[in-house]
Amino acid sequence: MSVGRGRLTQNEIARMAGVSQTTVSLVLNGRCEAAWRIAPETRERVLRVIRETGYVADPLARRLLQQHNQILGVFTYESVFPSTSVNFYHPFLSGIEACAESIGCDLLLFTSAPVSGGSRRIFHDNNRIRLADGCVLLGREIPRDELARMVAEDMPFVSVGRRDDAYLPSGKGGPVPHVGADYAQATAALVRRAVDLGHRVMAYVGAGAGPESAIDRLAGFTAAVRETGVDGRHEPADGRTRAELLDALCSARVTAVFCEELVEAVAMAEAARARGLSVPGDLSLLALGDPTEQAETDLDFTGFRIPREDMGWQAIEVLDDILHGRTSDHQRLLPCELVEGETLGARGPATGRN
Amino acid sequence: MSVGRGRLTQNEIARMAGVSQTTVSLVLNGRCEAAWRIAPETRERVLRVIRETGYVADPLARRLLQQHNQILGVFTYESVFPSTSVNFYHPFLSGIEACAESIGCDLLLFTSAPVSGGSRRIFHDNNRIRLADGCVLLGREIPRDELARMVAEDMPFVSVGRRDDAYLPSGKGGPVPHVGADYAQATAALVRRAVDLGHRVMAYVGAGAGPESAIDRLAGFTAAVRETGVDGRHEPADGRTRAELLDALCSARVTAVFCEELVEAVAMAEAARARGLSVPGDLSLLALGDPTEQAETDLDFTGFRIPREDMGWQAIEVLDDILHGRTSDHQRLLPCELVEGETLGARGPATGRN
DNA sequence: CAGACGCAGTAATACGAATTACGGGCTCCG
DNA sequence: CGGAGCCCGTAATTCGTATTACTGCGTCTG
Repeated sequence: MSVGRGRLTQNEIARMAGVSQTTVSLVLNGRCEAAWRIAPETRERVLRVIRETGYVADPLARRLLQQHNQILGVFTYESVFPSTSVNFYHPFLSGIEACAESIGCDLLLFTSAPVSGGSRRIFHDNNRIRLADGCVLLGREIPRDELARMVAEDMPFVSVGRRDDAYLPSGKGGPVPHVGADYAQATAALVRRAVDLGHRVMAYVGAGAGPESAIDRLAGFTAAVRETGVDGRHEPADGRTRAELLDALCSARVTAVFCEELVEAVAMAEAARARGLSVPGDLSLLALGDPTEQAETDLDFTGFRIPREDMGWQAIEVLDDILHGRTSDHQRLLPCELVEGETLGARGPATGRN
Repeated sequence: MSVGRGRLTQNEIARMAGVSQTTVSLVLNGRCEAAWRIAPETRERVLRVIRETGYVADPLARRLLQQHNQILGVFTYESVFPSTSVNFYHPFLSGIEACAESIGCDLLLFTSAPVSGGSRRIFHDNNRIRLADGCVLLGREIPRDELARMVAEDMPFVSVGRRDDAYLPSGKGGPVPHVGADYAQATAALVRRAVDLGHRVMAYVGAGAGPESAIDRLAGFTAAVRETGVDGRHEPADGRTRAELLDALCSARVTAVFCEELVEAVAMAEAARARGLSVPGDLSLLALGDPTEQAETDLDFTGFRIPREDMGWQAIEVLDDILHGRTSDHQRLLPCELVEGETLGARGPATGRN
């Protein structure tokens, strides 16, 4: 019945029941005010035909008029189900799915978006975002202009992960609704913990730039370092071998290294081991967040966990709020859970508060 | 632009460009035969307005006429992204997503289907399957009547996992398109392997009934046992404690146990250990397929791996064939990869061929 | 010079369901 | 007995796009 002319339509049902299409529509979803106008006998006749044929209304035609169809889009700037490695996005989707189910919505995964210039784009010709009532955006980095355009065009959406305000060249745009992880707080908490354990010279290894998540980590590091009055340096880790980087850190007497990515932490541990340094005996290593790429290691890194599932859930909550015009907080930062690993050790005599 | 009256429509574009809606439509997607009718100058004018406004055609209205919209549905009879445990479905989705991306289709996850009587149902009032051009069905067990109805209604679909033919009480229905794992062959291969290693008395533990996957495993077991002429019994494992079951197996001198589920195998290993039996020294254990539920174990079970990702990919391939009227094989069984674990040991003097 | 034909575009219609406006038949009341 | 009011339902319209049929105008041809 789905393809071709043989489709089962309301008109068809009407013909079978000997009534008009309007009547069928009313019987199906007329609210009390309108439905009581149909005689019970007619109503039964229509319902019987519907039961017999198993007719269900075409969601498309319905949406065309109603402007909403209980479908939420999910746009990912990377592959949602990568075959390689542990999947960073899976927990987000888990939360998204659970919440969508709880509010009775279907999920549309935009897998068709073509990859251009390394990343996908929402706004390509023939895109289908408008099929959804609103959508959720996933990705480490999302082009600013796309976000701005979403805001400017009043397309209901929520970003998973904090995003800065976005504006188009024309000046249109504004704040971006998001549900993010509070990287700054989590990183700062780790710094304070290291200080408590006696560390006085520490370094942040990683770009600390680009995606908001990286910026926030570095910001949290910088703030906490200033607050506690210890020495904290930023090592971009670009264009140098890991050994060179380690050289620099050692000669600066750094005792705790905060790695932006888990892979970075793993590589540092490897380099330290190669040089005969023990972790955390000689050097403490901290990993700022869950692994985004596969990394082979048997070390249990100290760091924090991103509340990915909860972020997914709340993103849908916010989206639902937006769609229903509820003005709750549309920018949320969720606390991360600190992970007491084995790569952060005590340092020097002072183990008490700074 | 998405909600409310301010929507950008072809009519709007037409007004701005000073032409008719028809012209806009023709410029946008008139194929050569029709498009050459538009003067280049007019065409440019329309295109400019489209570029400036960023207009994209509403996929809904388009689909209403064209009968297809590059959306494939995914219906799961269990939660797709369960928060607990390893996710059995994840690899299927991985393959599905990859193939969908390769053919330029979006994926619609029917998360809104209400759970009634323990499992979801496709055909509930207000379902949205019809929004998709076709769909993929996932689940260990899928109600026969739902399958039959899909067939009867000519709704293009493919089941992931082998399915028997399905008929409605009315007699409508027929063969069910599917891409399954060849459980029978894989199980038979394991039996032959055990025979090669000297085993002469073996047992199949599990229902061996219900879902096709269970039926096929038992069928493969039974066939291989008959073929090789060894002793093979079926232990349904219901209503008995694991210890009682082990008693029965021991007194029957069973040396190799084929477990339908990994959890079952883990439990058996536990029971054997409790009784002082070594695996595989005293008893060989085989797990027939990947874990569908979380199971804590450090044993590396002998068994086979289901080509889940490939199944997902090929399911979409078949669906695409169906949608385009290509009559390839719509029922496929994919071979499983044998896993050389550590729970199948040699038995007795004869290690050569039977 | 009438009719055929090409050009460049438009009016009309269809898709399937929801909604608004209307209409025929009946009863009740003044 | 005429019209107000109700009952039960239908015709018409709407959503946004694609397609088909058509139209006015100029040009070419027999």
